[in-house]
Amino acid sequence: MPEFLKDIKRTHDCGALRGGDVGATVVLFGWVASRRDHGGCVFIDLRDRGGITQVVFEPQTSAEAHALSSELRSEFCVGVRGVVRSRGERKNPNLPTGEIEVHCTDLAVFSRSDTPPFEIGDDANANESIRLKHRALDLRRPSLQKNFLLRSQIYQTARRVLTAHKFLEIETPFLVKYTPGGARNFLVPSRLSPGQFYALAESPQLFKQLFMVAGFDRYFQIVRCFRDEDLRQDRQPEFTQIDLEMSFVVEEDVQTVVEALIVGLWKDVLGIDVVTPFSRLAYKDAMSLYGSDKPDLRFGLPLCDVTEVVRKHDGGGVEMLRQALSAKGAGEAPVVKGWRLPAAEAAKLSNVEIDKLEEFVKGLGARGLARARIGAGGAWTRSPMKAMREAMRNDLNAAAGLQEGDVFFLQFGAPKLAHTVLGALRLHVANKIGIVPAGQWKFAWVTEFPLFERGDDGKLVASHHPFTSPMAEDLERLESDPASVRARAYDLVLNGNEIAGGSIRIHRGDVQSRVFRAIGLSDEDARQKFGFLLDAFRHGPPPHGGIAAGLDRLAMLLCGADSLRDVIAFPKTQKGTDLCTDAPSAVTNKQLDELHIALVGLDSK
RNA sequence: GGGGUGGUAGUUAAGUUGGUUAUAACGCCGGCCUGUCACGCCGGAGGCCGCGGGUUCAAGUCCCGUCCACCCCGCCA
Repeated sequence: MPEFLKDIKRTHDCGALRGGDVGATVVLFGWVASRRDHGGCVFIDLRDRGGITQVVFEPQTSAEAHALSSELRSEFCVGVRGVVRSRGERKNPNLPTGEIEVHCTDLAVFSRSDTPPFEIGDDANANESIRLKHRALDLRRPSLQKNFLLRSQIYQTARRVLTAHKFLEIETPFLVKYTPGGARNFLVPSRLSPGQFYALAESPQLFKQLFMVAGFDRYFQIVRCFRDEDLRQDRQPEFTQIDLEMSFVVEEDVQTVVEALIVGLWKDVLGIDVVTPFSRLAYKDAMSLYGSDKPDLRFGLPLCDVTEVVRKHDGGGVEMLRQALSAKGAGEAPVVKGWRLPAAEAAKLSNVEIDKLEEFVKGLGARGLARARIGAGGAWTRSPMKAMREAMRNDLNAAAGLQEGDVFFLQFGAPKLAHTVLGALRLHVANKIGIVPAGQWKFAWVTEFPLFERGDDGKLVASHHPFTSPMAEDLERLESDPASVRARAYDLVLNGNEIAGGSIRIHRGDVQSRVFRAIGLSDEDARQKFGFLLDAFRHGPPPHGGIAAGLDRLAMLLCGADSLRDVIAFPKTQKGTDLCTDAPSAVTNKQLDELHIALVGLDSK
């Protein structure tokens, strides 16, 4: 008596059979996706990762299999042997296997299933927390299976392209020395060194620079990174990067490799030919035009700067504008930014909807949303700035190119907030009125980032990281005007998402010292924190640079997924918990004692 | 740290100015059915209305607190 698995081996997956297979005896393994019991004749849809095949049980084919089939329920795991038959006129055009069906001669029930907590089909829209709790079942859904098949292809393509470019794949530690600054680290207590901690690596940054000193010349790694920061739709506490570093290069060399990687991915995964080189956009232009350092370039509608117009008219009779520009603070000079929504698009927004946008921007931290609909002769209607003198209004109309029917939005004050608000408004409105074209891939390099930014205390901190090289032409201002110094850093942006970021590093000791000094890091401090890197750099470090691409975000975009959680097998919730395994969890006092850790300051419940 | 949305049957949702026994669809269970593929027909079971307090004659509904999930700002060198 032949047995399933041992003697009866799988011959096809459930997506493989076609009309040409009619007459063949086949063996399929999979799960019952649905059952249609007609009494004398039972149909099941059998599902595995390859697809779905209809299996038919009839007494005349096998009385035994037919009898057993009435016990089948959703998600039973079964094996089927049978004969492929044509469905003739009754074919199902919705299935790739719809031309055929398998008439079952032998049925094995490998395991039964409780009633699933949610339906497994793609159209099922169960609450995400329930899906995450039963993640193995959730991952059975064809749409998620497709995502992970695609993600697997990303690994293969990345390795193929980078290996072809002479990169070595080398691993770096996860348990690393804690380095302050930047993202919060997860800490791991050391049992063997009581009271001391490792950090989980937030990136392999320093190690890959050591690889360059070592002379590996080109390194890459598909590597997990850990950051203990608040989560977003496109941010998980552990995530995967395609990380690389190259010696003897300038910006374009790194960018060219990444472009080749992107070309390979889009070709292999989507069959799409991406055109290179990608366009370049300076950071200050990205911020000024789109209010974002990761602009969505699939549509236009840029912001405009009307600071000088308002300054010329000293507020033009609008007190809040005058005050906004006269405010003095430690931060950057205040600005007045506008966003023109042309009449054709503005017509899609009712006055009520425009009023509602004020609530939207207040949620982003704006005080309000100054706005106007442009009427005949350039008049501003429905505007809270009724006091505006006509002279300034006319200048604003000219500066922003305003025409009848347009809607004009204004933000003023600190540039960072004004840009955040108008940049977000631009995206929000574009999505709302449906002008973001689907199926477009707008890649761009954002370059010339500032080397430093102001921390909360007004002190300078490195924007990228303190090993990022300043631009040569700005080097002379490192001491006199550090805030104006630009970095040799670059981000790759796609449709409003940052998908990679990197820089050319500092390889000269004198420049490194000057950068440390600019951020208030003494030689001793630097030695304490990064001594191992600085030591290595005393022995002939090559000029080098690199980049890291967010593999999860790439997968999300390539899959067309809405969330990182749909391309990560076991993602964390927004609070960083894993609903499937219930991590994190409490540990015993014995475990804590061994690590010399005491818990304090917790509310006892 | 801040703002917002949501939580009602296994699942997805409805539930009016607070007022009889909390609805529906899908799923589930039983029966019938040999061409379904969202199978169909008949019958049935299934509820801590997230949790805790309060107001009230009366709370799914109003108030306060809290937990969880999601979206955003801050944060993410």
